Amino acid sequence: MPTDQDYLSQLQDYYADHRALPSLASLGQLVGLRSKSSAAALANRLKLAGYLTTTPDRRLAPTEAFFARPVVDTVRAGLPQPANDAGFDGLAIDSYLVARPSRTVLLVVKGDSMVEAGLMEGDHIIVDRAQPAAMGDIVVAIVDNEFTVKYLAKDKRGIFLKPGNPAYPPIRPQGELEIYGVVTGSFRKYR
Amino acid sequence: MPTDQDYLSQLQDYYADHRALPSLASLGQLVGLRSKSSAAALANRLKLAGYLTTTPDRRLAPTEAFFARPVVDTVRAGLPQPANDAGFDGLAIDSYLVARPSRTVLLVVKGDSMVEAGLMEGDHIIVDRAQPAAMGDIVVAIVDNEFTVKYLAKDKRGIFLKPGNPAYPPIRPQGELEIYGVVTGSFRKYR
DNA sequence: AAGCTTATAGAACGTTCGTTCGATTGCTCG
DNA sequence: CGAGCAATCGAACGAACGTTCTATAAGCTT
Repeated sequence: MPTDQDYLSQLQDYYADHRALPSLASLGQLVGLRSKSSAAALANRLKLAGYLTTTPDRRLAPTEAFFARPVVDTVRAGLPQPANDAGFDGLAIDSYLVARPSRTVLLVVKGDSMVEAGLMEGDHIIVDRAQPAAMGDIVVAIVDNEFTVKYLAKDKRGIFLKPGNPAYPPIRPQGELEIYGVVTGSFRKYR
Repeated sequence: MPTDQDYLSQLQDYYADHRALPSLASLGQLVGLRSKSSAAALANRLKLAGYLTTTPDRRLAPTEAFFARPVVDTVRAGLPQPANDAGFDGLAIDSYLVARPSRTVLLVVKGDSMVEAGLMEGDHIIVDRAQPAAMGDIVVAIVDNEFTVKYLAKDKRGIFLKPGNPAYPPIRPQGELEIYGVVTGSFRKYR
């Protein structure tokens, strides 16, 4: 007899295929329940368990937990890795990194002026164009018609751009400092 | 007058909020179209453009392109830069980072032993458990029952783990070196 | 200005949705 | 065996769905 976990796995597979959840009728058909009310009961159980929600128009929608994958701890646990991996859904990364897609832009890092912040040449940074910048944030500013990624800093002489690398000097804007956006994340691919 | 790109942005934000797409009626209300047929026409245009599909039960579903974020060039182009403009390269973060979902696991970096590789404490790394490790790769190995992230290296004395930080010594395995997986990417969130 | 094209509105349609409720099934335990 | 219970079924319901069609409004062309 299948458990709710099994059903959840099937739903996750369905989501991986279609990037959407089925209707209750289709859900029933998918997991082998013949009546819609049974499917509704299942959906309610999964809602209770925190895997599903409903959208404003009462459709099923996954929650964060629906995508959650075991983030393995650094210290190995006694047991071997839980094998219930129904498959990692990359979307978790997407929604983790990007809060407002329409205001988000990607940029590729040039140079090593932010190595202290862990930003290396070729890294992709996630830039939120709408978020207001605060002191200490990593920002994308426009200097001499070029994008530059630096810390936003302030001292008695005013606001300036501080590189995350002692080999580079701070940049003090002539007039107004034009900030393109705030860096909210970064990612990188090896190989 | 809003373009289809504007509408797409609104849909992307809706998806970021609910992890599902709205019905045609809700879509119309969302973007300010008063009739369902207009919303249907919009949906068809976005389908034609490759951003949307339909599930087996005729619901709207996003495609791969739907998740792509624009990548802007480091050098600012002459024109002011709209956040969402066709013609820029798009990149879907998740599928870029995760090639084989079912064999991929996330890990959180502890310590600073790989700073040279741009891996800082708290970063998430993407680990492919199935990929064979080659020399020079960043690997997750199991040493003293703990996960450790290091370069895989080899010299005349044999295979060893090389930290990306001169403050740490190389690790030479007693017997067999147990490799958990290969690091294929990493990501990090600021703030 | 008139005529044409395109986009949107609005209404009608049969279908499918999610919900509800009583009937039925299958299992447990005395 | 048979009563009790929980899960599932199956049918019914109004609401909402996506589709289709025609009418209206807005833009262009000439």
